[in-house]
Amino acid sequence: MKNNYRLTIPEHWRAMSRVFTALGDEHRQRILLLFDPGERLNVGMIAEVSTLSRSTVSHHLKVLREAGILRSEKIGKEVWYWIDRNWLLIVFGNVMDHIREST
Amino acid sequence: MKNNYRLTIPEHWRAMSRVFTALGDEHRQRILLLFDPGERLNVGMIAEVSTLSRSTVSHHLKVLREAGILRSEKIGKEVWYWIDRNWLLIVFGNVMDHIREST
DNA sequence: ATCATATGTCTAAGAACGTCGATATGTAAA
DNA sequence: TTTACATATCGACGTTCTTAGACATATGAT
Repeated sequence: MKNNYRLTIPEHWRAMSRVFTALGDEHRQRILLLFDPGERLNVGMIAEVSTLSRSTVSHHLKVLREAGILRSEKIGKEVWYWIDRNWLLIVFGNVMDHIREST
Repeated sequence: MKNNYRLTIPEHWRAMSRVFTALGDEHRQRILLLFDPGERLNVGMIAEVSTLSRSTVSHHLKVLREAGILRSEKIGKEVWYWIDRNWLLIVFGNVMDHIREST
């Protein structure tokens, strides 16, 4: 048994942690499942097909962005969001590596 | 843009969802990081090195077990928990496959 | 049978989270 | 400049989650 319970969790672990937390909400999962490959969507489009208000969608997008799952760019009045595929592959690749090496 | 927001989320997705939710808590992460490869730990051992009460540890172990991350076996008075490595590899393998194919 | 130990369950309090409407900010059009 | 629109933020409320102590259950020892 390791004696690491009280240690500070390493930063790359905390990055994974934010991803897990962000993905642990059903509405955020549903939002991510809306995206076609490489597609960019703005808040209004997502709010329209969802069952949530604009401000709630905006909140969930913020959580996903802060977790690194989404990236965003403002163009004119609109903010376009897209999935950071490469970053997700890195994060889950790290998770797989850890499982293979340490469990 | 897909029009799947209101659809029922498939069962294998809900399994991933439970895993994400379970891993989105720092104490549950710390508990998992205690295990040496292949090792089995009981509730008392975990509660002792943690900063939590026994009942709280028991609660977190239940969440991890219901997510499929841990398995358990009662031997005498004690319940031993271990990480279901193969299940985790399947789940995160599915996640990786989905990212590669659908993002 | 009685007692001690290990674990799970229940309950209640407090913390954290999700939600929406109102407001603020920024941008483009008239 | 005024107006309209897209998004973000704030404030308030209700819900869910986390937590610990009390209690219940199960097992083994005396």
